[in-house]
Amino acid sequence: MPDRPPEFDLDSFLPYRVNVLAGRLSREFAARYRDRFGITIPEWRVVAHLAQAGAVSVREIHARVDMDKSRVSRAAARLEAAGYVTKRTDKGDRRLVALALTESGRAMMADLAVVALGYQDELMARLGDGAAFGDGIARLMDETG
Amino acid sequence: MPDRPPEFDLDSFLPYRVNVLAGRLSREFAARYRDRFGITIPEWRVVAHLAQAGAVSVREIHARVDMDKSRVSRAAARLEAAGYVTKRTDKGDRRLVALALTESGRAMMADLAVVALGYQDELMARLGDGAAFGDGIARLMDETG
DNA sequence: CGTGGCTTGTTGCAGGTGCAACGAAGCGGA
DNA sequence: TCCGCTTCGTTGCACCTGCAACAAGCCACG
Repeated sequence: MPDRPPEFDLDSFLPYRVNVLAGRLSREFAARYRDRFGITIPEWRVVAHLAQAGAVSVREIHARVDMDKSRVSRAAARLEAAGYVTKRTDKGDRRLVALALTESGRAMMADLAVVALGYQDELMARLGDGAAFGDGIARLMDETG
Repeated sequence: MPDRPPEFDLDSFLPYRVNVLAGRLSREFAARYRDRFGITIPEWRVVAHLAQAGAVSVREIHARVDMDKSRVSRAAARLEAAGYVTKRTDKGDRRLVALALTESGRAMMADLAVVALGYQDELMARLGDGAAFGDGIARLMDETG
């Protein structure tokens, strides 16, 4: 058998596996809140970050949450239309937009946090050793390998 | 402090972390072949599966590779247009399409396999213990957990 | 046969996405 | 002050995506 390509198995290819897993976790988690609140994943990320960070610019979210700035911008627009978020221009630097949760947004996030933490617990139970897996993620994120 | 919502930290939320990681690995890997071959991730998945499985229907790929059937169908169409794949109707069941790699497709996959295995090695080096991480993925996939 | 119900793959549609280009706003040196 | 350079957020564009609807084909039961 002359120079056959090295055997390659998609199912054991790490980027593929991580992607499939990511899709499943997202769908599984989204199923738990979509019906109740009708928001999408990017919107959920924005809300979750706002709950932690208070009033924040688009740029800040873009940097911290691994989303393109246009994605953040549009998610914020949808959230504003839904009444979960306010957008006002920053007093100091008028290029900036200060995003903040409305009362309605905070209420939603309070419910969402419960759902999220419950789901997290469930995942940890599946995992057995959550810390080791988290370590692995951190290692893979570090591109300097 | 009356019934404050439980503290929630997006950065330690597993679905979020896995999704960010998945995006990075995909982009990082895609960067290694896009310039050379000009194919997208869904196309790559189809080619990789065809290399393992020989002639296969859209349905089969849809089931095995966690892609919507329309996504498979369109990826296959693009691959056919690019000359990497042939589509002929199955002799026995004329509803089925038999997808198969062309010579050109096999040649591309031979190169891709080398790139992919190299990347896999690199990731394993980052990880240290690859088996443990793989275990974690498997556990999280198991929804009965 | 034949006819109703299923499966398979494609396609229309509405919407989301990344990227690049853009206008508005700040900043700093002459 | 003026002017070039940068940063911020939005938007146009081309593309991809999931979902549902669909035609074509198969099958089983009467």
